[in-house]
Parts: sequence; C-alpha cells; structure tokens
Amino acid sequence: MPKISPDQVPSATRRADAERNRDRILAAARTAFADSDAAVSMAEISRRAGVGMATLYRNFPGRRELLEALYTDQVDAVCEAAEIVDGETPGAVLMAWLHRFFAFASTKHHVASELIAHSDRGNPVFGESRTRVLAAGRPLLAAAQCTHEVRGDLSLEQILDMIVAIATIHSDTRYLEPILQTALDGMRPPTAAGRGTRRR
Amino acid sequence: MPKISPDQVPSATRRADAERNRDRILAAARTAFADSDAAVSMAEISRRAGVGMATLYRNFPGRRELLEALYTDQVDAVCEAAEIVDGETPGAVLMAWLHRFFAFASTKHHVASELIAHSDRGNPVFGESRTRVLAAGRPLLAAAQCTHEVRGDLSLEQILDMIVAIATIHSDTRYLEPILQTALDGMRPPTAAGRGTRRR
DNA sequence: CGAGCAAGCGGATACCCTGTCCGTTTCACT
DNA sequence: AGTGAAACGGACAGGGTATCCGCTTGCTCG
Repeated sequence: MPKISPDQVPSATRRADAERNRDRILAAARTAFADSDAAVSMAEISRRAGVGMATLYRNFPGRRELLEALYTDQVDAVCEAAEIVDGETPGAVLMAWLHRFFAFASTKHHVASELIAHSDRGNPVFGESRTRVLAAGRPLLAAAQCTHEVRGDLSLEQILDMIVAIATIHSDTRYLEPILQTALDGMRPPTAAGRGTRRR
Repeated sequence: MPKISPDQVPSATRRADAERNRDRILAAARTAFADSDAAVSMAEISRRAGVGMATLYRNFPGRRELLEALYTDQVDAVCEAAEIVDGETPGAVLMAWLHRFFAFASTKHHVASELIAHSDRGNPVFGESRTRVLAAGRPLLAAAQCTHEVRGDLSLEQILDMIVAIATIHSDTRYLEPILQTALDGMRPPTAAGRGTRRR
C-alpha cells in the first residue's frame, strides 16, 4: 500500500487536529528558518511546534520535504510572475522573469543549498517545484530564442540551474549582482566580434 | 598555548611515526573519497587508515581541514598553470586558465560542496587555497581587463566564485559545458547592441 | 647502551541528529 | 454515550563528530 502524502488528501477528510498540527509545524519551521540561519534540527522544530517528532515525520517524510513545503507559496508567486512580467521584446521579458527568479532563489539561498544537499542523484534541484517553475518559464525562453535574443544551445533547466548556483554563493547582493549580470549577458547569442576570446 | 597545526612544524622535529600516520591518513582519505562518492565518515577514514580517531583529529582539526589538505597538490597545479597557459591575447590566456580552473573545481565538485557547507560564514570558500589561487590568477585578469577584453566590474573573487558555483551543479560535463560557456561569454564588456535585453 | 620522559596513540565516551516503533490518547461518527 | 480508527508523542536505535584519558613508543642524553 503506497504512502499517501497529506497534501494529496482533501482536507475535509482529515481530522481537524491533524490539520492544525500541520499548520503549527509549518509556522514553527518558517520562523525557525527565518531568524536562525538554517542550523535548526528536526527535533528542535517539533519541539517549537509543540508536537512530537513522529507527527513531524508523519507530515513530512524528511527534512527535504519540509523545506520544500515551506516555499510552495513563493514558488506559486514565481510561476505567476511568468505571465505578468513584460518588456519590449521576448528577450527582455525573459530577463525580467529571470531576475525575479533570482530574487526568489536568493531569499532562501541557505535553504536552497540544503535542498540541493538532500536531493537524490539525478534530481538536481527540488522536485515538484522544479517541474512547475520549468513549465512556467518554458514559453518565455522559447519566445526569446525564436527572436534570436538568446542563444539556442541552452535549455531552461540549464539556465535555472545556473541561476540557482549563483544564488547559493554565500555573499550579499552587492557582490552577487555583477555575477548574475555576467551570466545573463552571456545568454545572448555569441557575436562574431567576441569569438577571439573563446576557446575550442 | 596556541595549538600548532602539524604542517607548520618542520617534519624533522616531529616523530617519525607521527609523520607516517599523517601520510597513511591522507592516502586512506584519498582513496576513500575517490571510489565512494563522499559519503564516508571520519570514523571510517580513521579505520581504513588503521589509526585511532584521535590521531585523525590531531592531524586535521575537522573534516574541512582534511578535505582541504587532500587537494593542495592539485591547487599547486592550478596555480602553476596560471604561468604556463598561453593564448593570442591576454583575454584568451585568462579564458584558458579559467577552463583549467573549472576542470579542477569540477573534478572535486562533491568535495567542493562539502567544503562550502563546512566553511564559516564570511569565509565563503576554502581559506588558504583560495588565497593562493587568487594570487596566481590576479595578473591574468588584470591584463585581460587592461585590453578591455573583460568587463571591469568583475573582481577575480567574483569570477572564481561563479565558476565554482557552476562546477557544483550536480550533473555531467555535457550538461555543464554550455553553462560555463555562457558565463565566460558574459565576461566580455557589454556591447551597445545587446543593451536592449538588459534590465535596470 | 639503556633508561626516562614527553610526544603520540587508540578506543571509550559524550553529545547531537535523523528516522522509526509502539502503547496511549482523542476525534468523529453512529 | 460508545467505539474504532486516526493521530499522537516520547523512547529508542543507528550513526556522525569531536574529545578525554590511561597507555605505548620513539627519541635523547647520560
């Protein structure tokens, strides 16, 4: 019998106290990760939430799942942004969205590194969220590649992995911004003029 | 009385068996990290080396120091490469060296992520090695910026952090190469033509 | 050469973290 | 109210890091 994760069960069919505990865990985890920088254990979270360890683990099979659940609303916001951002050209639209995505990845970069650390081989970044973000961004990239504003040898997965990687660099925004700008600039199709500095 | 790390003591003044044990630990750690992918504990390493835990910790205060010590020779090689690589222009030289650096960072990317995870706040990447690599690469960057082949708003720290970040993406070379190429291409000074796709 | 002493050794140990198990409590429905 | 199953929570096993302390051993000096 396959395990059923709580979010797949309609909340009406679940007991009221279970629902309440789930919320309490999420709330506790949110504040715990907010003020102290991620150095907080599962046991600590369950203690702060006023529930037992088993309850915590029943709701979230592992640390990874808890972290991921914490940010679903922000993932929603990023996906939604893909339809709202605008710009003069498809390329500009994509860039605007990527900036937005970077801001998102950056806010939770300490969480992101944990997510990457706890993800399975071959599932490089957080699973279900990844799928949703990819789906949201794909049209933007396709459009930008159509107008030749973005090089064709990059997939959306590669672009987002690159941005996440930059966001996980442990430093402040002022230091990170030129790096991001560099990476985004590099997405333009290579010009003949610059070829001399490239290798292979 | 301040603790003195073994590498600062002339080997002549240390007991022979201590020296031997240090080498055995390094050898054991090297093979341990080579075949199994980093999921090896300190206890396991000391067991494989045939020494006690205390001996391991006496030589290397923590996991981080052990990992760092494992790669000093490769760091040497990278530093040395900075003086050997050549190319038609200073920009090409820098790019060649950065490719070399990426290869280095890539070989040990699973180790690199551990190093980052175990590094203190404000000491973003591995300490002493970092200093050496920075010293080796600085002239190359300065030259390339002098000929305006590389944008001026990037420091060497930023460039190397970016490359390390890309190297720590968990995937194979085929997937990573376009990402690296993108990042390196972005290092060229922004052209007026491309400005339209940039924001802010 | 051999005795003494400090440098060095190794395993037991303390502490923390993750994830599971099981006896007990509590909700929801009749 | 009564009852059965869902949910609970703390104890516990397993494993990791780092330290402590009684014992061993290489080196030095008489």
